[in-house]
Amino acid sequence: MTEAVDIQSRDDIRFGPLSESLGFLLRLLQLVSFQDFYTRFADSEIRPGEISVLILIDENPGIRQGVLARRLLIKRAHMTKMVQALKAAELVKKSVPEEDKRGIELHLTPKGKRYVNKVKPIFMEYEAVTRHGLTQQEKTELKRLLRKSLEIPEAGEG
Amino acid sequence: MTEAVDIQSRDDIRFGPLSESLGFLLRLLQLVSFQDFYTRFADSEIRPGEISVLILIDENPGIRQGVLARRLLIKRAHMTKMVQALKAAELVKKSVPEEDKRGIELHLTPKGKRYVNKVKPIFMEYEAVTRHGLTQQEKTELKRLLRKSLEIPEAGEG
DNA sequence: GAAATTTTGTCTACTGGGAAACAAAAAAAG
DNA sequence: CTTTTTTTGTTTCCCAGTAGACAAAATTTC
Repeated sequence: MTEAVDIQSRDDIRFGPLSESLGFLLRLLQLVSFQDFYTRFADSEIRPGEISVLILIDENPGIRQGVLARRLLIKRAHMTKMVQALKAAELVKKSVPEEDKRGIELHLTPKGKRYVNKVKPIFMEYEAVTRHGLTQQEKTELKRLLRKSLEIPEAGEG
Repeated sequence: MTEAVDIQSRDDIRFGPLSESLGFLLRLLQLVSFQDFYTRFADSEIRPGEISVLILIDENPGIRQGVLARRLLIKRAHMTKMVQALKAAELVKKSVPEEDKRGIELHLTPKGKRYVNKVKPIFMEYEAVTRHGLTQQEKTELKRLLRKSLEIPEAGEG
């Protein structure tokens, strides 16, 4: 039997002002969310960041890796490593555009496309929070508020 | 002039299904929040996790460090390091309770108390999100939803 | 057009945090 | 009571992600 991941063994603690700190609450729920992710993808080797990158390349073929890094708020140095890994796994291919030879454009390989199509539904499904008592309506509202503060538009009708 | 931290240089990108992924949105806003934190505490050496720990010890004098780790969703190994650092900084003192000599109880030192009182208001004020267009009402609702999914009660009236 | 500045990706450290193994104490099982 | 199992904190090792310096290409300034 694998160890049960019981999130809170009722240790009864006073959060005090932290229960009013947006940053604290965000961090904590984000950790819960990651735990949930790793539970769901337990056997797989994939990481949340990699899935995001793959999905974004799928949605934006030829996107530059620096742009990706900026929008995902990760450092260029790290994006270099991720792309190298994804390329080594033959999920992504790099190409240098003629009009700006500094940049590197990214595309999914056929294998990458197949992989994204397989993993995306599982990824979209991992919703951490319903487990802990938000109604469907509240979950929708939560996502709306997060999108709004991130200035991310709703669905895909660009 | 210090480098401007402009979060999104309008690179216009399609988020596709990610705009409906709670985990993705949480991660992203959490990163924004951390960036905001480090801007606000730029000169200081403090980390968000350390402030949280200090505030929780202040609210729960004598709390065991394992309990703290469980509730903050960080590993015991890491908590050990944090507590050692806080002790080295003379902000926290450790003591072994008679009734269970495995455990370690934590208290703030006078210096620790002074420090928390100084830093707490700055910490509570860093609210990342209002910058990006949530109304006060929406921010309150966002916090309520985060608390609810984390099963954290409202204010302090234990 | 030449020289200075900025942008982009990469590399080499370095750090925060986790995994796994361990020892001491407590609790549970017999 | 003795033996096994669990809990707690620690240590060692490892990996994801960052900071900072760099080179090549592009852009700006003169």
